[in-house]
Amino acid sequence: MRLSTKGEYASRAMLELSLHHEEKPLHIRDISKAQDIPQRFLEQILLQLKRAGYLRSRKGPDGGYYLSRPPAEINVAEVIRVMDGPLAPIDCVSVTAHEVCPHESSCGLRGLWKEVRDAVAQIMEKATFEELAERTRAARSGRRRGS
Amino acid sequence: MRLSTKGEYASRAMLELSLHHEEKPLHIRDISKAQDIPQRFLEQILLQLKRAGYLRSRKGPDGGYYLSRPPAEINVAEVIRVMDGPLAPIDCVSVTAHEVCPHESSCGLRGLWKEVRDAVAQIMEKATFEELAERTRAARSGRRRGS
DNA sequence: CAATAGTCGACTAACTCAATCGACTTAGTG
DNA sequence: CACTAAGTCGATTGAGTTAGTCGACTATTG
Ligand code: FES
Ligand code: FES
Repeated sequence: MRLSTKGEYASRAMLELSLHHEEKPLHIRDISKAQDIPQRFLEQILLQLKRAGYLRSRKGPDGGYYLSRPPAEINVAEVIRVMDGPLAPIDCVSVTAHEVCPHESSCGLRGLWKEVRDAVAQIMEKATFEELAERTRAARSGRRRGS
Repeated sequence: MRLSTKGEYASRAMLELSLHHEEKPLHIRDISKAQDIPQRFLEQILLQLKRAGYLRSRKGPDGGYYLSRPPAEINVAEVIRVMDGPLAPIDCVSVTAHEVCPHESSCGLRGLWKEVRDAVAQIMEKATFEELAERTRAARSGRRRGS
């Protein structure tokens, strides 16, 4: 039940971009440093997110990436799906594949996998980057106060 | 967020064994046929489950595998953990690993991953093989009636 | 035009996964 | 006791995926 590094990096990058939303575009190098992601790899990831319509970019000096929609309108599930494909733990409960299992119609496990998929989807869909950014900011200032 | 084939096969095999609990030991060949799992691969899986204490086996003719505890006392989470390791989608929320992420203490994502892990764990832990076998039997007889 | 920054496709090394094999051990049958 | 049916175990393979790299290119700014 692991999430790929790509999915993780993508989420972290999107979070970073959300934190700086409405400022100047952020360039790859800075995201890479802030989140400790290999720059060349991050490049690919951002490109993929751009193609999927979540990011826009500007070339040249002072260029960089920025969100194409406000963070409140983007949730984690979408991002993960772009990077890793369907959230379903197994093909027989995926919307795009299934029909692989032998006794599919009478298999007691199928309902369980479905539950898992739905739970995961529900949690990730309700998590917007707006909210995550907010939580992050709160944690940072709380920490500063606390220490 | 995929489950490995090994995890899937292991669950299916355990389900099959639960369906025939209290009968003669089931041999690998039969499980393999019933669930359409490559026999040689299944061998490894059963062995691993045996080492983890969920199965016992008897050699010789009329040998085979059987559950070491009643199906009601085994849940899916345990089995998956044996085959695939921790359920956590990412290391920073796993009990046995973590501390990889850069701003772990102030990262808004961490809470989310935790939610996911807990949800998945909860669903899989409450699913015992007793119940799954029951559902399977119900589906089979229901189907027979229905068609 | 020089410098900076994103774009794109190809590439690779490492690793994991699914599966296979061969040789061995144990248990029951006659 | 020999034979045979079954599980045991470690090693190995081949395919595929993943994480990460590279080089050449294009667009923008000053
Ligand atoms: S139907 Fe897919 S595991 Fe049973
Ligand atoms: S702490 Fe692990 S993703 Fe942020």
